[in-house]
Order: sequence, then structure tokens, then C-alpha cells
Amino acid sequence: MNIIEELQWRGMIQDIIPGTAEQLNKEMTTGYIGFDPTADSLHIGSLVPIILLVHLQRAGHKPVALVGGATGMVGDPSGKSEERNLLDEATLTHNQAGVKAQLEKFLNFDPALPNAAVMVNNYDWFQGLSFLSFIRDVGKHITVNYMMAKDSVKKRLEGDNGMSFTEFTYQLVQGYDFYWLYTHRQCKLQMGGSDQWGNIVTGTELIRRKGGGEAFAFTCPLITKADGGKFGKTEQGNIWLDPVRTSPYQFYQFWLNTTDTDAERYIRIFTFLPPGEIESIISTHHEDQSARLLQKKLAETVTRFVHGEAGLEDALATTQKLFSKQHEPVEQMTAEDLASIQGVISTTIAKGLLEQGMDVISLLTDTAIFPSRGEARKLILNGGLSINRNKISNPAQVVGSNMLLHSKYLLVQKGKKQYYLVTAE
RNA sequence: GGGCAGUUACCAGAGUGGCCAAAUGGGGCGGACUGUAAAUCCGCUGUCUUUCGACUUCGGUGGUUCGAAUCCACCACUGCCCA
Repeated sequence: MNIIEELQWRGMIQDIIPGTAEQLNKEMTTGYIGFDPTADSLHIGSLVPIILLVHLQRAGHKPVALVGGATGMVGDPSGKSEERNLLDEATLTHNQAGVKAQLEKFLNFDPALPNAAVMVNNYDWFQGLSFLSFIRDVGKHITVNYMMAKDSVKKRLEGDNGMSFTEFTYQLVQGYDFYWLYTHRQCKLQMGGSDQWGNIVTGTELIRRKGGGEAFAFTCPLITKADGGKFGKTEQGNIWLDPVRTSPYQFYQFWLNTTDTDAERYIRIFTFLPPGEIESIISTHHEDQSARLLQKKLAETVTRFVHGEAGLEDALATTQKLFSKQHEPVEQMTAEDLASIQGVISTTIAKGLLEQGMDVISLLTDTAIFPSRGEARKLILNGGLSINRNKISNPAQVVGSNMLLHSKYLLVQKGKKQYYLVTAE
């Protein structure tokens, strides 16, 4: 299986320019993907492009990770129904640094390698480029008709939010990136999400018209959920790659909660397990779906990839403590068990308050487990709240220090899966 | 510059003087059932309050009125069309 065949098997190729596979078989090829610095951490959605670059490098090609310092200033209209807000320069600089630091963990930048990964920032070549020379040297080669035919543009013209000139220009800006990398770094391949196809093709077009060169590209389908919901979102918000924002435990839980149908697709996309192994895991899973072997393997593998062995161990240990003996009394957990729970949202409360006894609702809002008293009350009335695995059904319930486990902890559950550890101090 | 339309809760979108904390749908959260799955059914979804109820909200600011999301004036923003 060559790299393209493998990626096809994994369901990671949506559109592809003819000749791409041949180019990759022919010689070591430099390929790039752009990352937008819209936040100071990448999230799970960016994992796919990262994985594409890793596949590329594993196949012996040279990956280039482009941080979009310049494109981030413009705003990509692809897939957006509204004009984006522009980020200020300070935020962008900060975000670029964060994104860069994360990318460094996944690719091998060792300069001794012939196909060492490289990181570039398109701000470097845009910063000195004047508006006039851009429209003369770049804009001249692409017609407005061509640009308007793009889906991302068409949608916005049809919708009622309009589109600024700035966003309209985006595809040229990104197209120029490809051209620049083609001429300066012999980069012949661009990859990306399928929403990038239009931008990518503008790049290959520019390379062809302006330099008479040939460039290649393919895109990966956007990751969806079987139920049509947004991928990568939970009650807590986005799933980030930064362990400070999303702990390894929460990250692991995200994957573990994947539905059966999604898990079969995800394990191909998000892990590097060889096809044979994936097929055998899937068939074992079909024999006994309740064992959730597939989800466990997926969660384990992806967590290890992103957070390393130590992060995975924390995630597994916490999962074990919280879910494996769910029906046993919580008193069996030792103080060490509780103290070492990693990654669960934890808060503190003054011990004095508990000694006097406080009502549950105040406890829940004081610890920020709930933003409002009404919401806490409603959840209790709906039967969704437990403390120390005992359901609380009375909103007026008083919590005293006698409820503290090892005279220090309270294990609060919002629903079945969301745990909070409250420490009295 | 001119004309027209619009701005409502997380989103979409009703409401056009009191019955409006504001229909409906989606999303979200919770419960039951399960396998920390799916499907299904049920509840909740502005803040405070055990309940009654009180308070803040319908782009902004003023005004008319006993009473405004609803009427008027001005401002801001957005879209469409004409120049």
C-alpha cells in the first residue's frame, strides 16, 4: 500500500489532484498544511491535519507546518456563514507561539533527517509584500470570475451576511502561500480539510499560471458525527490538545464516549494502527459490542499520541477510580485514591462552612460547579445530582462535615459522567 | 448619496399596545432504558425564590401611554436595490 492508498483506506481522502500518488511514489516530496492561529492552543479538529503531516513524514516525505500569521489576520471565509472578527496582532503573536509549540510535539524536526519537518510562518513573506506588488504580481493571474465560482464565496454571496473584500481576498493570500513555498522550498503538495479545496486549487492554479509549474494536493473529509452534531464539542466546550485546557482524563473520556458507528471511522483516522490490526479490533468489537473494546483502543491510542504515556496513565487511573467500581460504596476509596485523581475538575470549599453545615445549593454554586442556584436546583429535582455516589433528591439537603470522605473530600456528580472533586480546606 | 428591509433568548424564528420571560423548531443539560453506545420516551433550558411571586431582558438612547418586544424620534449596525 502506498501512502495514498493507505489514506484512502483510512477514509482520509476527499478530493485529490490527478498525479498526486505518482508524484509521491516518484521522489521525496515536500508537502504542507496551514494552521490558523485563532486560539493559543490547537483543538481536536486540528488533529487531522497534524496526522496527515505525520503520515507524510512516515512515508519518507518532508512535512511543512505553516502557521498562518498572515492568513490569520485576514480570516478564512470557508465554511463560515458570517464575516469573521479580526484578531489583533498581540493576540495573533501569542497564539502563533502556542500553536507552534504544540506542533513541535508531533513532528520530527531533527535536522539530521533528510525529511526533517519544517515550520514556517507566512507572515514572514507577507510582511514585506506591498499591496501594489501583490495585486500586480498575484492578483493579475487570477480572474474575479474564477474566485467567485468558489463555493465559499458563492455561499456568502447568496446568504444575507455579505462578505468583505478582505475575506474575498483570502483565497489569493493562501494561494500565494503555496506559490511561495513552491518557489522557495520546492513544496509541491498541499493538504488540508475539504473546506480548503477551493483555496488549495487557487494555489495550484497560481503556480501553473505564474510559474508554469505543476503542484499537487488532496483534502481530507471534514470529521462528522453520525448524529450530525459537531465533532469535538462536549458539555465543557471544545476538546483542546493543551492538557491545561482539557486534561488527559477529559481527553480520554471524549474518545471513550464515541458511539459505535463513529468509532469505526475514527480509529482509522486518528490512530496509526496498521490496517490489519484495525480490522481485527473492529471484528472483535462486533462480537461483543458491550465490551467497548473499540472505544477503549481508540481512546487509549489517541491519548497516548497527544499526551504521552504518562498522560494516558493518569487518564486510565482516574477512569478506573471513577467508573470501574461505580456500584460500590465510595467509602472504599482511600484518601490516596481521591488525592491522586487527575484531570477531574476540582474545586475547594472552606472547611468551616461545612462544619456549620451548608445547603447543597450553596455548596454547588460556591464551588462553581453550577453557575446559578436555579440550575442547581433544577438538576437536583430532575434527579441528576449525586454526592459521594448517593443521589441527592432534596434541594434543601444540608451538607455537613460528616459527609466528607477522609474528612477532606466530596465527590460530586452532575449526571452520570461528569465528576467534580471538592476539597475542604 | 438615495430607496427598501431588518436587528428578539445558545441558534433559527414567531410575536406588532396588556393574556409575554416571550410561540415553535433545533441545539444543550438531566432522567428512564442500556454498554460511560445508538434508538426511543419523559423533564428542564433568564436571575432570585420551597410555592405564591419579585426582578432584569427583545440593537442603543430618549419619548408617548395607566401599561411597550410591540407606537414615535434620533443614533448604531447589517442586508438588498438604485446612483
